[in-house]
Amino acid sequence: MKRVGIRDVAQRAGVSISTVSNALNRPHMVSERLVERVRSAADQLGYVPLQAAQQLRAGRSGLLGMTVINIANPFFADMVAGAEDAASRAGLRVLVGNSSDDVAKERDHLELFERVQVEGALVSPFGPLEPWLERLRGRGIPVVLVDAVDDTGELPSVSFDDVAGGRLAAEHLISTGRRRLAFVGAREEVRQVRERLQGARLAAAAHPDVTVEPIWTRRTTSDLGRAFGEQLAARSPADRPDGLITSNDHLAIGVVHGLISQGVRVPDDVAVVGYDDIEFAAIAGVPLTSVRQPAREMGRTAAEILLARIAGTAGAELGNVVYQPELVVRASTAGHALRAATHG
Amino acid sequence: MKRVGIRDVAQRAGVSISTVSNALNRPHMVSERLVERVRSAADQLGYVPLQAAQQLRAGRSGLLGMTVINIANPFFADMVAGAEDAASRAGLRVLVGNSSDDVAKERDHLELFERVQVEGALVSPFGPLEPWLERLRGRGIPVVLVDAVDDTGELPSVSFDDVAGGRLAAEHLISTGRRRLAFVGAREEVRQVRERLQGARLAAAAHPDVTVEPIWTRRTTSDLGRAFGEQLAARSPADRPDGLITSNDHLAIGVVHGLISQGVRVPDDVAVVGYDDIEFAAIAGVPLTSVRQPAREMGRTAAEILLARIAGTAGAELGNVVYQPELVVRASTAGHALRAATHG
DNA sequence: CTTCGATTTCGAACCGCTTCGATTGAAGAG
DNA sequence: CTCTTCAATCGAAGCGGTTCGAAATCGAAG
Repeated sequence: MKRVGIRDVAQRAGVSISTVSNALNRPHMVSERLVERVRSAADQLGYVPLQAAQQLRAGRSGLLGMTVINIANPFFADMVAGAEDAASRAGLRVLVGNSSDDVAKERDHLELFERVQVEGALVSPFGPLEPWLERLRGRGIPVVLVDAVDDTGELPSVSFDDVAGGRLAAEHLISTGRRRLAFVGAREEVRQVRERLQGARLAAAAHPDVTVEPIWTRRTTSDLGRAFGEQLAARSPADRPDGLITSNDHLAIGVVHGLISQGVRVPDDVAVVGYDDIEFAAIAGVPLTSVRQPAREMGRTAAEILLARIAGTAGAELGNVVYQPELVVRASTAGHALRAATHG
Repeated sequence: MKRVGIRDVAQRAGVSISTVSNALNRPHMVSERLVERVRSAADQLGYVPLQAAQQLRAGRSGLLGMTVINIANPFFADMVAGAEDAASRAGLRVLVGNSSDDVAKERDHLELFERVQVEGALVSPFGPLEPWLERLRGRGIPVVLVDAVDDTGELPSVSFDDVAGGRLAAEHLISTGRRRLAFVGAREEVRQVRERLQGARLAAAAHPDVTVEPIWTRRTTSDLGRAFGEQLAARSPADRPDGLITSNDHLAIGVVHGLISQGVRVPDDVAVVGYDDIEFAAIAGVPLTSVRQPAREMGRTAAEILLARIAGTAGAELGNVVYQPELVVRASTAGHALRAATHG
């Protein structure tokens, strides 16, 4: 019932505590005979060293911290998986904090990271975090931003070119003949969203007859998307956008469903572009054209930069990595899909 | 750059280390004046106690461990959220280990739980884990199974009546006129899957003219589902099942897509029932009839039982909670939906 | 002005492990 | 046979907190 400690192993093997530690962690310092004996004693007792004690002594935790906005979103789930890959290769574990779109939770996680003394943090920020990040830095905990860039340029980051993503989506719609575009997203405050809109406007600027109407929803669930789609269907055709850029696939799939349920045809009446290219985009009722972000690679790269920072080597030159978007064209915009694809 | 420790706070406040500790953790033992002084010193320095040191001394970590089969599946994501709710109410954090359908990873997490000395574990088992669970028990770490039951009856559990789920799905199909049912799932070894099949067979047994054909896929992704749907479409109509029960919604949505893409009508030619009622079930191309499991409640309840076990109180009577299924009828089986719903 | 008890503060041990310097013993050199 | 050298093993310090019992302080009662 009691925990098996290093003492128990030492006693069983008939050696001192320090010899057990050496045999297990630095076998070259101990005679083969004893290494063997200690190992078997440890196995028999099922000894597992207590991480807290190791950490206390070593001053390091073997942990990376990572916060993500919403783990239920496959984009972030993949990002985490990528980071875990890179970390485990370096023998570190990743402590994942899921903010669930909640600023308080996000800060909570950052504090936890400090308490457990993570060796570095990957942060995909949701709310404004400058003071917290500054503090981590003050504590000597390196931080790498993921899917975000630092305005002050102090923090390295791995991000995605959202302006290009928005532009790519808009250009695709324009090239398939759409003229009255709308951009549907939640929260103008979120940088990613702002930039995509900006990209869309940039693309529109090249065509005097193209307009971009921004529309804000409260959140980006498929339910809200559906409600919005129905609402949109109620507008008169002349007043209705004929091309939609949405801020993620959940929202987009909902919108498409809402439109169709009210008899609006997709893509004939309204073309829709999503964002993230999640698993369901390909098999939605109307397969969804979507902007693909290389989530897994982003997570992996971010972790690698962080690890380099931690090691103190080669940190500087890996400052800010920006990934480029890729448009996956499917039926929801299929009008002149092939022609568009070669354009983009 | 250096960590702020309790010593730094003590020095700044001009008191001893132990007084700082007392002022922070047991303020009633210290004069108000000093509590104030210590607090402000701690704030100014940004002192955060090191969790490893606290844990080492206290012998407890303030952590619950939880393993899930696949966090990307909303069913498990919700389960985790429920458990976190209950745990945080008790002041504990949840360390989540995502197995990603990988037995080795799952065991890894269990070992981590031992190393960090979690106070209890919620385990949603994927592979065979008896020896590991036995070991945790031997270490005095209480375990509660989630979405599983212990054959030996030693471990408390919160599960879902999968036999009833399978039966409910099959009865619904039968009552809408289907006769050649098929059950599509991955891995017969997984208990949940076996039981759902068993439930389906039970329902079929009441109707001499109804058959249930089990079909095994390698995994349950929508991609495989789609491939399988296309394959099914290639069968001659007479040879093809007219009612499908799938082991989750991802698979089901893929199958529906595959069928339709080959000109097979859903639900007219083949009706499909999914499992989990995920967000996309409602807005799939053909909205999906699905068996709903109360994931969040299950997670919450499991955590509550675990907490009771940890506290040593009231553990026994909360042995095995079994949740009942609910069928959400949508278009993918809509034939005689209303009549069926009143039946079931 | 003592004395005593209550209250507040402090010193030191301890949690489990790693690591450094010291000790032991055996082997080789003189 | 003694002295040195080196490898193998051990003892003890210390990581950063918490907590227990001792010490100090203070006020009130004698």
